[in-house]
Amino acid sequence: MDTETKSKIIETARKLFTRKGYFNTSIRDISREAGLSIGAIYHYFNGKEDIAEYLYNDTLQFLMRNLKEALVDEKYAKEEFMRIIEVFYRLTDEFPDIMEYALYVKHREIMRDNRTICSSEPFEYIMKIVSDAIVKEEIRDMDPLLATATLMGLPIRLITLKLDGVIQDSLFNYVDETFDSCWRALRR
Amino acid sequence: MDTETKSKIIETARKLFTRKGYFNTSIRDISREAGLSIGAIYHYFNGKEDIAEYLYNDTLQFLMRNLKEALVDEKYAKEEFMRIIEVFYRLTDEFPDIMEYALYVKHREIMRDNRTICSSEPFEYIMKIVSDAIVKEEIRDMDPLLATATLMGLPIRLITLKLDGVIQDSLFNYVDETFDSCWRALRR
DNA sequence: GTCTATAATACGATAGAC
DNA sequence: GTCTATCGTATTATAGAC
Repeated sequence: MDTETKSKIIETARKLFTRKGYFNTSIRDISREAGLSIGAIYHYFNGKEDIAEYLYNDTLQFLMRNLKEALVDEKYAKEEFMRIIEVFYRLTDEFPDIMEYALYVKHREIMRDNRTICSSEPFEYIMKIVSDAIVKEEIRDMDPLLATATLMGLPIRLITLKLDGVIQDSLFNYVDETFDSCWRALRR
Repeated sequence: MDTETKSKIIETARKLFTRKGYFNTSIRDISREAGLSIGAIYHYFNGKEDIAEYLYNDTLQFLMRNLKEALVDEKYAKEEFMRIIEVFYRLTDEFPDIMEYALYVKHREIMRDNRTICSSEPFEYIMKIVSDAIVKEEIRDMDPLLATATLMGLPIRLITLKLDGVIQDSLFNYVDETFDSCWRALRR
């Protein structure tokens, strides 16, 4: 198992799926862009759907790993929220392909029996943090789902604007103002 | 020109493009679902891409018409923001297919030389309202783009959750709380 | 204006050589 | 492990009958 070849296939697929969409990307496109033959791709994956499933899990794990790393040692909601915004903005700057894949690609179209992004692990993880903050009275009392959407709505919107090219400069310039807006909406 | 037939094609295409994606929907799918022949469809449109372009413009016009109607007679930012949230939530309840199409379908994948949703007419219209509110000092001073994202981030996030089935009940139950969060973030 | 039939092409997947 | 050749199918779009 040549992991480098497999990785090359995955990263090429991520780029093409994000740029052109899953159904508009053919196995031939991936083989051409990756400089590999169709046979090589079928050696590592059972088909296009298999690539998409691997990519989906890979993306979720990537987000969870970065999210957990960012929140190590943080105890208070205020700092946790700041770290969450920071890590999402940093990832958007550094790995726009991955973030675009996570936000845009409609995984339900591709895979059967698939959870929505919103019931996926990263979303539940953040909602748990927000719920705890409500219980500990670090933010005002509100529906946990609404509170989570209040925290993530603005950052996700800005990430979308960045990925769409409406925002040109680094999202890191927006961390403080984003947090400020979110915190005004959530604080007691 | 039988406008009823044309309308049938458009609404079927909207439903299928939204549910299965543009590239995964064939002309045959549309003809089957609409109860029309392929020939009939090609009589009204020059092809799949032409349908998508018509649909795109139709959706933008629909949003603009409803947005303008909702804002008739409103003078103050606070009321305008409330009306904007209300109308988006009502449209999501009443026309989920249209809202899903507006939010989800990646039009850039489909049409060449196409503006992003964010530089489209409804977005610019809302940004103008927000900019005016800043000038009139009805909300605090901040970057207009960030202020617009602060206003729309949470509503768009909730609409996404509703369309994904995470939220089951009517979005109208969330109007007051949504506005409350947005206003806390924007008020002086 | 609506239909069926079909042409031309592209697709996912497989087979088998090396 | 990587390649080329190819099969069967589905696609967009067109032609021409009614």
